[in-house]
Amino acid sequence: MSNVLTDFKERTIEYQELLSDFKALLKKNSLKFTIQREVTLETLYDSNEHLTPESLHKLIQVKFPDLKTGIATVYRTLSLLEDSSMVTSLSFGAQGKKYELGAKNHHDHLICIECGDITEFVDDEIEVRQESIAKELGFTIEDHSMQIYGICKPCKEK
Amino acid sequence: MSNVLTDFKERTIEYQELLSDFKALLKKNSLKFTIQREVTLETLYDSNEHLTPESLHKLIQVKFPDLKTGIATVYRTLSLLEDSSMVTSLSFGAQGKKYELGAKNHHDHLICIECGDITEFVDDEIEVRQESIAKELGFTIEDHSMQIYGICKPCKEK
DNA sequence: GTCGCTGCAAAGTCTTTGCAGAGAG
DNA sequence: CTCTCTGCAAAGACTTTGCAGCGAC
Repeated sequence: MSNVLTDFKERTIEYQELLSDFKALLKKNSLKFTIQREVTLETLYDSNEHLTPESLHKLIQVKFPDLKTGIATVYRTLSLLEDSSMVTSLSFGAQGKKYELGAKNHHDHLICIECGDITEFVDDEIEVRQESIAKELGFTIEDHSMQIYGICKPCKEK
Repeated sequence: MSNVLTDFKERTIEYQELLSDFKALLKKNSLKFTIQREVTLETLYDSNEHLTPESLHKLIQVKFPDLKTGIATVYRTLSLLEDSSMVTSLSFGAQGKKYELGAKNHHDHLICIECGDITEFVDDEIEVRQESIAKELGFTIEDHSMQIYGICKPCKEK
């Protein structure tokens, strides 16, 4: 497989590490490193956004029109990444899920119910409390997600 | 509409209040108080659980077989209740949503990824932190939801 | 070469909608 | 009476799956 899409000069260290992790994950499970999988990871990384499978697919089609990547592959890659905790999904009141990279850089979300925009934040105090609540109840935390819904500053000003 | 299903002697004050709120809500929007809507609210109240539209529908069919309540009506009633904040929905990694009564009795959720069981908890410290984080970012909170995923005590012991 | 991967289209889920008759107000 | 509701079935939205050829290793 060529490195056309991953010229190291144009990629951050962070992305290189992500890509290595992904390759390691694939190897570990005897899965293959395909250009579609690479492109999916890369597009998700570049977008810095919370994407639905559909919007990710559209982005990929725009960036790599020659690949004709199918949406089924995007779904399959996202499932794979989610199962290995390389991406996290957020569910909303509405239908569908949004995906983002990096369960490791943990953060929570402020979601604007007007414009749908998502702001991230982390709060150590909350993280610590969560751990102790779980402990009290004999529960072992694997993951968590917190969403605060409301109106963001720009929408209030409108 | 008869009161067959809501004999006050058999119902808690809490349920009576809920029902009044519901009736008020309907009246306010020129909607009708139908037996299907009542049964849906009542079944949700009695179950004390987090139900999917499908499981709620099944429960209703078992409790009130003569009504032949359609699942479409359950969906419609749940949307109505959710829009008016009388019920809250939780989304999961998997498909579908679960509904529960009472946004007013706010609480968060510990969700077991083994058995799907949901334990509720409330923590004032977290609630307070959420408010101050939102304030810092110029965000007005309307609602929030927090889910902690992991393995519950019974599942660990198995 | 082998065996997993891909795109496509078909099949599955879950949810919403159109409609004609039923029923609340 | 009027106008909303309901059940049904059909349509929609989103996601998964089967398959035959393709491509990574």
